[in-house]
Amino acid sequence: MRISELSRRSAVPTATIKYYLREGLLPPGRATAATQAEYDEGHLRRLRLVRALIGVRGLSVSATREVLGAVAEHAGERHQVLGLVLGARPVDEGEEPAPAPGAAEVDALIGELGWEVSEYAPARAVLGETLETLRALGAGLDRAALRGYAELAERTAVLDLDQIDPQADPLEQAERALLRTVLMEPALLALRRLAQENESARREG
Amino acid sequence: MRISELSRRSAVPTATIKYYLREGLLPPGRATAATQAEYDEGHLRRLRLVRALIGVRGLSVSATREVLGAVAEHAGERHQVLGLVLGARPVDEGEEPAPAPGAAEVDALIGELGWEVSEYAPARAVLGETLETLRALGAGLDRAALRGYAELAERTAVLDLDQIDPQADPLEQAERALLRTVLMEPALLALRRLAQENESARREG
DNA sequence: CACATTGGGTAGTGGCACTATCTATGTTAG
DNA sequence: CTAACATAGATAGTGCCACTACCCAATGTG
Repeated sequence: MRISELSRRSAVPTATIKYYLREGLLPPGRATAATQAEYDEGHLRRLRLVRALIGVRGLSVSATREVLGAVAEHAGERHQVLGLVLGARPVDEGEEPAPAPGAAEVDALIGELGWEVSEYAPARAVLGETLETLRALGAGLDRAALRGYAELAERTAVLDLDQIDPQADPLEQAERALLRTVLMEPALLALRRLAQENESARREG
Repeated sequence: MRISELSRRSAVPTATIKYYLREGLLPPGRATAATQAEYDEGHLRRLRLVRALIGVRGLSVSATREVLGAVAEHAGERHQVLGLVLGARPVDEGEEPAPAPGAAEVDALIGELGWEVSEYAPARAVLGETLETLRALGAGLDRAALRGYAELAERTAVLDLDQIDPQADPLEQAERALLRTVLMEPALLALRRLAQENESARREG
């Protein structure tokens, strides 16, 4: 198909598709002439994925590019790469773990739970900074509460990985895993808000 | 204290503080003259809260204003307002529930779990849209999985509400609850990513 | 009384995600 | 075969957002 059909079927303006092509969110079509290129179903699927990551999850264009790049790079390998990539740039080789605030607490938690996670996982820093900010504002968590949250996260992750179908084309599988990991985030937060409202109502009587 | 001290103690430029004042994120100081106003510890606390919501959680200025407004409005009442406010504008009076996609599935889930949540909770729409998008992209969840996530959300909410101290000044308590609800979100997502990586490693060998 | 500071207002900045337009080329219906 | 239309690729422009810089008149301060 040509760009106009891609645009029609995805409801994304051609100008925006061209922008995504320039930004590397979408691989170029197969050029058939100087001013003509051919796109396939894979492009359509990818385009819808990009739109969902940007529109539903709210990722920036550059974050989307990085996530997609990491997925492509590790499509055949273990999918844990998904956990490594989100919410932060990948660590450059040889880069120091950075003087992360709150790292000690995070290390202690991970050790206590016996989790096996990379020393360089960006989520470590995100977690450390957030806990640190909470503490600075006088709303810090005690160890037990933090552990409780971590255990629930563990069970959520079990559900997440149960969703993955080990059959299926590696790239497609990686994209689906990405969808279920990243796009589920707004859904999980929404569930928590609903559950909070319910729990609050329950406690009030 | 005057604005320069507020700026120094919060590490926020005075120009930005003025901007927040104009935007209504910070209440005006007590004017002592035409070109002089007095700020107190409450302003400092509020300013730090605003910075955390914007910087750590990534809320927009207008979303921050709405959240803070809702908190102030319902400070004395039940705190479930927190669950009502996040991630979307408050519903105007008389506004229709909107032709929300995926609402049926959300209604079914909430009914099945026996949750008691407002018909107008924005989180309903967020959840519905996200599930719908996932389905449209071929990564929809089955009922059982969704229920599993919801039950974990329920237990997370229990932990959340356990953190709230029923003593304490209502406004301060509301602000702390806000911190623990909104600022915890990046931390929860980071925990999930770490847990995914761990679980993935566990399953691989 | 000289001088830095402040409140309040207005205008400018840089980044981001598009969006519009232009040109040279291709395709296609009549 | 040609007129009408579509396309790739490039460049420039738009609108929004979160600041940021500047200006002024009015203080407060040594």
